[in-house]
Amino acid sequence: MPRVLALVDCNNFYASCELVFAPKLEGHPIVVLSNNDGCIVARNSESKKLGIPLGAPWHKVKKTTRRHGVQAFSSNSALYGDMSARVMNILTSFTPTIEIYSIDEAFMDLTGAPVNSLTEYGRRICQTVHQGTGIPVSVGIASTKTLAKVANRIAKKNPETGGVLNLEKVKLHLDSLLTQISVGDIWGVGRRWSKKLHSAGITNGRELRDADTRWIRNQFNVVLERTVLELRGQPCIELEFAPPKKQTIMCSRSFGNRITHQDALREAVCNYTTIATAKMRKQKSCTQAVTVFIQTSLLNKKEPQYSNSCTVPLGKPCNDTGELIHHALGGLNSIYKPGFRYARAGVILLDLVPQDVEQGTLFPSTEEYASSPLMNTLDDINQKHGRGKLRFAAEGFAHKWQMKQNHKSPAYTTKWDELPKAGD
DNA sequence: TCTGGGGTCCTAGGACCC
DNA sequence: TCTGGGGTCCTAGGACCC
Repeated sequence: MPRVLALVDCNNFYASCELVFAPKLEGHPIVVLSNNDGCIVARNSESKKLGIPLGAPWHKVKKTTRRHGVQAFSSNSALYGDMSARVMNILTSFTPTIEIYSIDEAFMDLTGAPVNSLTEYGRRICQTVHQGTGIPVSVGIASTKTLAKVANRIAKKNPETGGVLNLEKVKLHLDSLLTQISVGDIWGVGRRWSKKLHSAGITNGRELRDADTRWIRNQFNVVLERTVLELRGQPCIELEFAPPKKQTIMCSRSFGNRITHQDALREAVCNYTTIATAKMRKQKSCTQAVTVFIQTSLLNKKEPQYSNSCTVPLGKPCNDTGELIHHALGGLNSIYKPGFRYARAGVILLDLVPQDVEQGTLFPSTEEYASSPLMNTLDDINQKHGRGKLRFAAEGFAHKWQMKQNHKSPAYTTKWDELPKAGD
C-alpha cells in the first residue's frame, strides 16, 4: 500500500498564538520577538506585507515598525508551548500515528485513507484545529516527508487551495510545481548548500530531484542524497511516533545587561544548571559531563572579545541539581577572566544516559541513580507553583542580568492569576 | 546600548592498537 | 631516496532543522 503522509503546520505560529488572546489586533500588523527582545522571529501576514524582515534586530527596526503601527510581543514560550499541546491533542484525535516534529508542526500517517477524500480530510483537520484553538493551520499531503513539506508550502502560499494540498492528486503538475520552488526552500537544503547547488547549476526543486545521486553524495553527503530520493517519492526518512530522549540538554541565555562581575555570572550559571537539570530529570536521564561556557558579545567588534568553555567529566552519572551546580561553578571558575563585559553564558549536559541504568558495571544498582526524594519534591513543587518557587541559594534573587522582555503578554493559559478576563 | 535558543546527524582526521 | 597497513574509537567542526 503506498504511503500517505500529511504535514500539518501552524501558520505564523507565535504570532497566531498572540492574536488568539488579542483579537482586537486581528487585521493589524504584529511581530513576535526572540528572547531578550533581540530580533523578530514571527510575523503575521500584515507584517509580512509591510516588508518587515524575519530575523531583523529589533533595536534597528523598532522605529520604522512603530511608525507603521506594528504591535510587538516579547517571546512567551509558556503560552506557545501550551497552545502547541492543544493543537497536537486535536491532531492525535484524528490519528494516533502522528510525529510531533516541532512546536508548530506534525507529520501524520494517513496510509490507507481513500486518496480521493484526502483533501476533504485535510480541510476537516484545519477546521477542527481552528475551532478548538483559534490557530490556523495548513496541510500538505504526499508520499514522503520532503514532498509533504513541499505540498504544505504550496498550500500556504496559495490561498485558493484553502490551505490544503494533496500532491498525489496534482501529479500532472508536479514538475511545474517543483520548478517554481527555489532549491534553498526545499527541506534539508540550507544556505550553504543552496549556494553550492546554485553554482553547480541546480536552482530549483525539479533540478535537485533530477540530479545524479552519486554526484550529490560525493559533493555533499548522504543526507542530501536522501532528500533527492524523497523528492522522487522514495521514502528515506521514517516517521518517529515516540520521540527519542535527548542526548544533550542545554540552557543558555543572553543577558538583559552586560555582566562584569563573577558573582552575577555564578548566579546565572546556577539558574541555567537548575533549568537544564530539571529538564533532564523529566526525561529520566542522568548526565556524565557538564559544559559551561561564557561569551562577550561576539557581534560587537569594538569591545575586547573573550569566549571560553570548560567540560567537567563527572565520573559517574548524576542528576542532582546541587552536585551539578557545584561542578558547573567549578568549571566557570576555571574559565572566568575579569575585565570583560559578558553577554551570554550557558550550561550543557552531555552524554545523557537512562536514569536507572549504570553503564558499564557488572551489577547495576537501580537505587543509586534514581532521582533522590529531595529532587523529586523540588520538581513537584516547582511544577505546581512555577519555576523558582523552591531554589538553591546560589541561584540568587536580584537577577539583574535577566533578559529583557518589554512587551510580554500574560501567561493566559498556564497561570491562574494571568487568565484572560472577559471584557478585556 | 541593544542582534535568540535548542537540537540532530555526518564526516574527516587524529590517536591508538595490533 | 626509501620508514606498513588496516581497523576502531573519539572529537571537532560543519551542515541542517525549528
